[in-house]
Amino acid sequence: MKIIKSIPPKPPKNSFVALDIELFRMNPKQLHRPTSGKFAALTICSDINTVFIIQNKEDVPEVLANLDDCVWIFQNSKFDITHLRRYADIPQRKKMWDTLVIDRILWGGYFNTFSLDDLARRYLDIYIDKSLQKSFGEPKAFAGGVAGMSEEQIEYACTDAWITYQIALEQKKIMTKIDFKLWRDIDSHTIWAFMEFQGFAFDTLEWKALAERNELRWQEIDKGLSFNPHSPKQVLAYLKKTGFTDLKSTDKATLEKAIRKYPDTDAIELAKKTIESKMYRKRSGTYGANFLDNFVEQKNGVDIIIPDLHVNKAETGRIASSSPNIQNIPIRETAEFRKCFIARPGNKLIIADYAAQEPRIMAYLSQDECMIKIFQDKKDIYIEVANHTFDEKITKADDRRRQMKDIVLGIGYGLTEWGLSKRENISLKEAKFLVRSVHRFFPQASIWGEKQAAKRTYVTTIPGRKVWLNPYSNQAEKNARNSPIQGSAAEMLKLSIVRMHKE
DNA sequence: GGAGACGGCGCC
DNA sequence: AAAGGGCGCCGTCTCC
Repeated sequence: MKIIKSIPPKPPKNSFVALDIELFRMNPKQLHRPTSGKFAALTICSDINTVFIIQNKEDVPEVLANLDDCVWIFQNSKFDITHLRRYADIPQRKKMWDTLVIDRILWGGYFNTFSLDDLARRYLDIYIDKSLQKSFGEPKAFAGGVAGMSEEQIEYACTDAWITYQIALEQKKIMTKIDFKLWRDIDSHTIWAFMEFQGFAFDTLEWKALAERNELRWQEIDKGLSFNPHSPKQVLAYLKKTGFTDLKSTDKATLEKAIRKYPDTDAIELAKKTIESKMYRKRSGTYGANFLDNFVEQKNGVDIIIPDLHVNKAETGRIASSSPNIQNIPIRETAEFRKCFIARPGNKLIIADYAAQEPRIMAYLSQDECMIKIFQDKKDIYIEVANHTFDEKITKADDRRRQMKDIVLGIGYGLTEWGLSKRENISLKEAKFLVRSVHRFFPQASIWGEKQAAKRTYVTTIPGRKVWLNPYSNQAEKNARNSPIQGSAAEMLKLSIVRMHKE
């Protein structure tokens, strides 16, 4: 690998070109935001013998203009393009290759790590040392606005582009037409939509008030306890000592069961206080002041939050969110946190949701006649199953609808009768009755599930995304049932996002 | 003092 | 033997 410190010459049209941006002193909580870090270098590799490096951000537009008719390769293109857009105008483009996102299409469920060193090891049998990456964050790495990369750092940065280039070539050799289509028609478009997401405006004052209130609440409870309720180790020891003699763990469900099981012990009050304190700690910790410090930024005088959205992070192809995770903002017990996410000035915030998305997908995949009929007749599938099971007409508010909903969805996940009896606190006999009733109501869906569970190598979503199974895992059968459903739902959602983005 | 495992818990 | 799937973040604790 020869390193040349200059703007690269223009390669032939449609060449594969790997690009890698390095930045100094990134904020680790805001790696995805263009407000974070300072330009260190851009490395460029379009043949295995040579890597070019520029260390002046003024050169970025010229470098990219030269490469406009090439296929740009990145390891995590959303990151690199977000940051390159600080220095050059980059419209949405078709000629792009993302080694990270494509490898997840190829190997979802087979591997679970996809960092550049993982891919280098698997595809090239090259072992690279990622520890040098940390050196870019050190204060001395960027002094007084003058970029100063050591020769070691330059070598490191160039190696990344060189590796990325070779990985793309290897991926190209093994990709099927369907793999490529998933990249071209779904995931690559979703990247652009996510990259251009302008975020939410955010009610910082309200959130701050919530954080303070919730912090006071757990502190008040903890004052009266002689153990730390946020330490599972201490909770377990203390509650065992005070009455829950055979307690195994300290999660909410286990403690609630113990409260029912051991009347008249000191542990009961302590367990209740522990549960309550942990709830408020969660709300003041995960959803508290840190959230404001780490993730809220100002734009045009408005507080906003822009999360890092990952197009296929889950092995099923589902999206994920981090910094912050906006997919787990509390909503079930209180709406006060979600209310803080509001429309930016001049915009409207739209809430959209699929109705019974996963059962509909199950109906499609299994072609179950009863399920299909229910959806064609625009009926509520959970009420229909409950009516069948309990042999009477129930209402939407009836708890048996919720119970049947959990079972219908649960069967898609591989729920067992044993698991259902534990969760619903009913006898094994009752659980068996409920599960069998659902299976009898949807016979073809039931057979579809069994056929899935027999698979040993991989299963697919409707457009053909592979989810590999680990045949040695006792989870394989559950994944074989669930992944086509969960994954197909993810494909639909991403296509919707892409359409909305285009609109 | 930082890294990582673990338990726990928020959401779909 | 285990006993619905998928995530990300927090605090505690251990290890180095």
